[in-house]
Amino acid sequence: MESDCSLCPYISVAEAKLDGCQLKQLSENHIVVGFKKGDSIIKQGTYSTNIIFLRKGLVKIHITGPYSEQIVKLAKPPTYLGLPTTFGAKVNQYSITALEDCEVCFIDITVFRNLLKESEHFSFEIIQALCRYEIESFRRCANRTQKLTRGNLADVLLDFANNIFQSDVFTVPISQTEIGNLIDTSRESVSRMLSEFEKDGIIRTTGKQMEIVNKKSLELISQNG
Amino acid sequence: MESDCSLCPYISVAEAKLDGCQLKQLSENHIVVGFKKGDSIIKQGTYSTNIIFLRKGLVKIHITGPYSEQIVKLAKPPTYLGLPTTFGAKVNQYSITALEDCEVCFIDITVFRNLLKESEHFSFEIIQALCRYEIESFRRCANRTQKLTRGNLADVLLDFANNIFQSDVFTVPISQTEIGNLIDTSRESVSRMLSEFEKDGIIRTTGKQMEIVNKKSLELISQNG
DNA sequence: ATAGCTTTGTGATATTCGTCACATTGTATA
DNA sequence: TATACAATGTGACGAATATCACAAAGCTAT
Repeated sequence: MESDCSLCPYISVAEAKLDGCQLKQLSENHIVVGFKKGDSIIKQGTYSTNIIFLRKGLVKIHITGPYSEQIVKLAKPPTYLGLPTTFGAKVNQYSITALEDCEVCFIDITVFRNLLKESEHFSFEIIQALCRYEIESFRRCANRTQKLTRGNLADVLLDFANNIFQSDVFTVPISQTEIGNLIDTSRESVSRMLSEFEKDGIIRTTGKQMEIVNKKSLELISQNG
Repeated sequence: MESDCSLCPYISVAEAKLDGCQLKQLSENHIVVGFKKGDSIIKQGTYSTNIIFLRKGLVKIHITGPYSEQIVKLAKPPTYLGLPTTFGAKVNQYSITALEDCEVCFIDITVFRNLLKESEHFSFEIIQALCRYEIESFRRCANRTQKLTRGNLADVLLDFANNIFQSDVFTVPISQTEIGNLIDTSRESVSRMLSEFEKDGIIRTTGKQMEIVNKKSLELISQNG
């Protein structure tokens, strides 16, 4: 499926820097693909051949670590996926899996490189994005390894509410096992702590529905463990 | 101190892509500064105003985390320092401190941006470097949070021998407290484990001097905890 | 050289959290 | 609706490691 990028409502900040002719190149060399919840978008260990732009849905970026699966982070649109791999390594260094139904653009890597070459603004936007990713990942790693598990769980819930869903009521998009993989703890601990939070009146849950009742408390736990 | 970049033996891969005129720009707009062991090169929270290129010495990149100090990684030449900050944020998101006497180039940020603009090769090299950093940091984070502490300590020693000093005999450039900050454990645990390694004939130490006697064992510990 | 600081070694104790085990609930599919 | 599988709740227990306390050793600057 091909479409005109100049009309795309999901266009990225970087792409907004391109001129008409460059956008035409992009239009002619990408396809939009839909993924169902649970589908694998990128698989660790396979060759990376495309730039992927996430325009709709929610995904998890995960690494098969030395022992277990680790979820590095969740990503929501608009964002490029797999940029680091494409230019930094030959094979994908991590997997990306859809947590909701997703729409992504597969962009031909040669065309993408050409755009980097032709448009200094475009490549500078990409450089800025990569820089922000790195700072973010430093900080995430520092938090994860230093905070107590309670604090990390609080962070995940706050991330859902403040960034991902931008609402204090939402449907938790991942299982407790996956939350465990995200904050490096066991499923059981996640279960126990969520029960605690509920008992303390911090959250209210019905199945996968969650409401953050006392965000102040959650922020305190995030800070003080 | 100004110098001719085209004659510099420490020139970066990216800079090697520049032509004579562009190198001249660089030559005229950078200064080489020496730092003594222990000196702060970049301080978290201050404004970042220069691109810094490390051409000699060894540094640590560290973040003042929610609780304690965390060393993100050690870096050796040739490498840019603080790139992510310069383009991704206004103030420095981490500190960089010299572990040995260092020489760094401070490059005017406007000139650097101009080079990015003028040379597609230069900016592509920078993009590739940023991508590699990110992949590396994903992996480092996954290892740290998943491996047992023994395994992480083994990794640090192997990193000294294989990457940083490229010799199985070296002077440990950081204290046990700092090793603790690097692998998220306490000073005491580091001390105890190093004693164990020595008792098991894996390493031999005399003060700060360390020799890796049985690298095979160390690699096994790195893999299996 | 020596006083004062940083770094390191080591024991005792407390805490956190993972693991195992099993019951329970939820969900998808035939 | 029945059946199977995935996800969750919860208790008991043990292992890894942080913390505290203090002694010893190294370094640095006057």
